[in-house]
Amino acid sequence: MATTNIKEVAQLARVSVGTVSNVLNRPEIVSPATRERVFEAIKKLGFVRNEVARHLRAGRSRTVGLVVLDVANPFFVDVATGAEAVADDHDTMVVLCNSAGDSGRERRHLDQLEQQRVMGVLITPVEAEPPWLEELVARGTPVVLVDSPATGLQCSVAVDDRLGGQIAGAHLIERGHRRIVFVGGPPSIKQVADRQAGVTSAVAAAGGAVELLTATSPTLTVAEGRAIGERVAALPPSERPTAAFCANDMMALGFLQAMASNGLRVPADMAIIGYDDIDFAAAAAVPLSSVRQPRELLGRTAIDLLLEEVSEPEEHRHRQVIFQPDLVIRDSTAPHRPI
Amino acid sequence: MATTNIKEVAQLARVSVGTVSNVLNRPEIVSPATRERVFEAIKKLGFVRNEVARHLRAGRSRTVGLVVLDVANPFFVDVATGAEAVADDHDTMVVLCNSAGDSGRERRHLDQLEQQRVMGVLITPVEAEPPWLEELVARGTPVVLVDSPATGLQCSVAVDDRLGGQIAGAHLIERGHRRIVFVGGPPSIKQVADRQAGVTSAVAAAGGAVELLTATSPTLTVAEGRAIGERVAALPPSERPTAAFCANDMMALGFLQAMASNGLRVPADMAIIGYDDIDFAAAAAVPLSSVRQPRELLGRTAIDLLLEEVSEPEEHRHRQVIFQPDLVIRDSTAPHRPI
DNA sequence: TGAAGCTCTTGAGACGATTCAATAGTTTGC
DNA sequence: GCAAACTATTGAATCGTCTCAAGAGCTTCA
Repeated sequence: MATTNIKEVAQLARVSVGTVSNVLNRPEIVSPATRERVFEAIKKLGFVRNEVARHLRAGRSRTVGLVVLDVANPFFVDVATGAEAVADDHDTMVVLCNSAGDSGRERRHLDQLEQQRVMGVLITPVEAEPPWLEELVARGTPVVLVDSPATGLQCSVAVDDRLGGQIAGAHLIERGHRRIVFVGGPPSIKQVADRQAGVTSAVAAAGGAVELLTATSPTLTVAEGRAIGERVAALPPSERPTAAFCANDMMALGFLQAMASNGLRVPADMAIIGYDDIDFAAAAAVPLSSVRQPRELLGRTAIDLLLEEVSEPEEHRHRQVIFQPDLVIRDSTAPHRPI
Repeated sequence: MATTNIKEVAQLARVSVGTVSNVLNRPEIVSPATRERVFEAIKKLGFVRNEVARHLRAGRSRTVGLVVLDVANPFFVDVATGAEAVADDHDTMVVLCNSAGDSGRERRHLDQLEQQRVMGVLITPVEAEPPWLEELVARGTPVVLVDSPATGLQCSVAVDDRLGGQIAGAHLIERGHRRIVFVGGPPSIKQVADRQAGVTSAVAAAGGAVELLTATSPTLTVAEGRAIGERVAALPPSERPTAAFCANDMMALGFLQAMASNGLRVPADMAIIGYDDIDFAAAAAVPLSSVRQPRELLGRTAIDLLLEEVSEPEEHRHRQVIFQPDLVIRDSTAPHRPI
């Protein structure tokens, strides 16, 4: 409404708009007296700079879009927190968008971000090889893939999910389990496919002694984990696996609830290991073993790469940063049979 | 870089920029033949509308800022999810900002949002009577307070926290507890103060038979809950309360962990009730009793009020919407002594 | 005294879209 | 056959800021 602009400030301070702009952007080149008058006018009018106009002129805004698969998953919240911490130090804003694992929503968010001419996009894509990626970059929006290794054309930060799956699988096998279920989402999600490949290789390494079942769901939520847990609990004890490796901690928490509500003890009747090591994993009904990812570091590194690409487009070389996951052992995989 | 603009499209389609704009905004007034030519040009050039320029002209953007106290708290994520669902239907974007309970960060986020000329701001303020509120509104940015009753000058959505505290207190007293600790944050946070006032009144209603202790912390996090839990667990059994009412579920989860690590049984040695009823409460080590708030509904209602205010500034009357909380009883407050 | 070299300030021209009055071209009605 | 009415398109002004060449006013020094 009553938004005052630079012109009114100029009028009140009896200077030109150019001078007001100088006071705002390079105060040192304006004489102290004038500067003071302008500051007073700004204060009196309650003038607030219009970023929209600034950025129209500048061509790009100081905003970064962060598109995640699921805001309800604390893993992504932590990634966002890391990114925001770095952004804060660079006078940059992070806009958090939730694709909720839906390509349509993802596409709409990207369109909006591109229309806003954001400085760049950090994204955990719904699909492994997103078709829009190349075009978006070609039109001038830098992209950093998060928690998803790039095909080489872009920057990316990721954790070695295959190794993570292998670690989890090896841990369960070492604990004496011979019948393991992988509780995952759709293999179209790269992370899920990799974690599955990892556990599969661990099982293969055991040389035929271990059996691996698979249960998948469209999304990686607590509710889906619970649903799969119900199905698994309903199996006759002879067919039921003795351990579950869940594609993330959300599913593991749901799976755990299903065990409890069906009277199955964890880890005695069913050992469970999750993935991500979100803070809630340690506080679960049975503290969850998990595969830890450096969550905040992922976010920090992603935005670092983006800022580097934006500030030095010439020297910048796309890089794929890979972190190592860690095994965190808690009660949910405590030994239950003497080996 | 190579961002094409409306002028290039016009050139390629051999029409004026005005016509391209018309195709984009009121295609029905353009002849089919011309329209087709323009669409082809748009496609060929990969033209993406520049929202920044649009909004400069329009004066305001279709973006709403949502400033929350703690993104790590799933309560706020759910509020955000509700708000975003409504925003989606109105071609509006929600920018999620985290004040992390810090006035400085809050201020910076608000400055940025105001500079961006957002349509409006939804905020759970750090302080009860934020000094910036009046000025922000006076300068033309509508504000809706979330989970915090307005002083009457603005719209707000909130849950009756006093009632919630009372319900929680009454429940614990009814379960036979005579020594209760309120585990809260700083009373400068309105919600905390109200919940405390509620439990205090419930205790008062019991007529001197019940004792209420208080432990406060600067923030309402899992870590703080754990820290307070450690202190409480260290008390000699004779002085130790038998029940805890935590200002939110995050603290309750931390408190619960401290009990477990100190060998205290929940609810036998210590009953616990939280607040918010986040999804993780049901999945905790001991499923948590809690006071449920209509989380998504808060978000939906808040943005509804904002959109109404923006679209019909004349007819709009500021309203304070208050929801009722519900008691959710789970194992953490199961009866431990026959009454 | 006048040229040269300062320091400040100015004002016009972007940036990319929208909007609207004006116009050109077509059809209708009498 | 000509005015009126309508349709489709144009072009210029506008939003609020930044940038930069140009100018104004002052000091310095030969």
